[in-house]
Amino acid sequence: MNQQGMLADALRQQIIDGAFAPGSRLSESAIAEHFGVARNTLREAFRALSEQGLLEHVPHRGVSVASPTIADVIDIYRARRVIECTALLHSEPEHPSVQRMQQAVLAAEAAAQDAVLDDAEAWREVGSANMAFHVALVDLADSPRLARTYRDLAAELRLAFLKIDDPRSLHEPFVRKNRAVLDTFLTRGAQEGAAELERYLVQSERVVLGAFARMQLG
Amino acid sequence: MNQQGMLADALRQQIIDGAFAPGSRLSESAIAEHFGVARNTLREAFRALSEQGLLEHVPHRGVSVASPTIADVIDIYRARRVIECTALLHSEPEHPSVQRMQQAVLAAEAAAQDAVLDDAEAWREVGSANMAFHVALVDLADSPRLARTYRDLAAELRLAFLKIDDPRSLHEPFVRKNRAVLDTFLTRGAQEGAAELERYLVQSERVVLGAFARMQLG
DNA sequence: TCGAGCATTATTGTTCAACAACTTTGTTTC
DNA sequence: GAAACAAAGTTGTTGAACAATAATGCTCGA
Repeated sequence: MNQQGMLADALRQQIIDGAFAPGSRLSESAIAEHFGVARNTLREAFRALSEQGLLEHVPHRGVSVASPTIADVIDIYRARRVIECTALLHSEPEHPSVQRMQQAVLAAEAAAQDAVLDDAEAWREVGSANMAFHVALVDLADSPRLARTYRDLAAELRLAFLKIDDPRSLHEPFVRKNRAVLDTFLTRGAQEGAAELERYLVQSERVVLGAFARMQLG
Repeated sequence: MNQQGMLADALRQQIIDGAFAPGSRLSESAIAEHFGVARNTLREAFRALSEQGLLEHVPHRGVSVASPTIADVIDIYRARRVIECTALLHSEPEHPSVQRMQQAVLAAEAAAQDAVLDDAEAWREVGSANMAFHVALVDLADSPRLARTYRDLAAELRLAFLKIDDPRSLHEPFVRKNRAVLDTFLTRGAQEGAAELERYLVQSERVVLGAFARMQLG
């Protein structure tokens, strides 16, 4: 692959991992030097990440890590409901992706059991497993374009999570809920599974919005 | 706006209008000179359009206009069904976007009446109006992210249309169908409207795939 | 004549340095 | 304390240069 592609991927990972706080500005010269590339090369990578919604670009003010607002969170969940629920509703339990969903649920359950009270790192791992579950779920639709769109949505949502400093409340309740979605889908069919998933998404949105609201008050 | 933003927009329009044939390579130096910008600036615009799926980037072979395959068309329509049908299903007739749908239908009907047998230019105009209808339809969902995704899908689909040299068969039947979707939605509700829309999309996909299949044989 | 291998050419990838355009900051002044 | 202005810093864009890779054309031998 290209240096640019690798650069964009590396930056993407760092941003998602929270190496830069949401909203913080990224200095071109500083980061270019940090990665040992020219400013021009970095700018091309910035451009790609801006298109994905991870960076925000303001003319003559450079790029900053996106910092989702409440409106963004609402929109992201709206799009999630459309994509995820439809994907699950139209799928068969025999789809190979179901196995990946299984594995993700197991991984999340294991990670949640390891995670002690406030080990942020461990809870982040639970979050990753939860996310893997939903990515696999979207893959049920066998649509590269929907999968890509969903990947971008998930990355943005992760930025929203980064703004909240109570990772446990964000991830713990949903380990069980993911399990419920999967089991319902397998035992009672797509229709019921999709309904369960919708409830999941509504609750998850509520938790995030609640945390955001509390943040703005504090 | 930036020179880069304007550049990307201008390029986007030209590509959608068929200024470059799908699949054709875009020489950096030639196009940079044509627009009177430096190669580096152009490359950043290329990067953005590649992210949108309009350009294809192969390392050391530059960018070419995307040339959707049959698999791409199938995927695009899959995504369209998910986004459009869900959007219509959950909307109210009072939504302001309904008016834009009305206008688009009227514009398409007018353009179709003006278009004589094989006036490719006129039929392209019908296609634009048809597209405006569906863009407005997606806006019923009030989701910037879904709207953006849909915009990209529509642009890609236009490239597929460009590969087919019978614009009439591509656009004419659907003027009436759009009208039917809108009327059904308004008189018989969202459920029926969404069902009509689904039929629309299935038929439209069939027409495009048929044309593609015939292309590969000829 | 044909194909394999090789040299040539053209294009893209990346860097660097410079300057223009603009925003932000800091200072002065009233 | 607010407005106006100057200074400093950052981004936007350019042009040239060279490296890395792909496409092309050529030679040579079978």
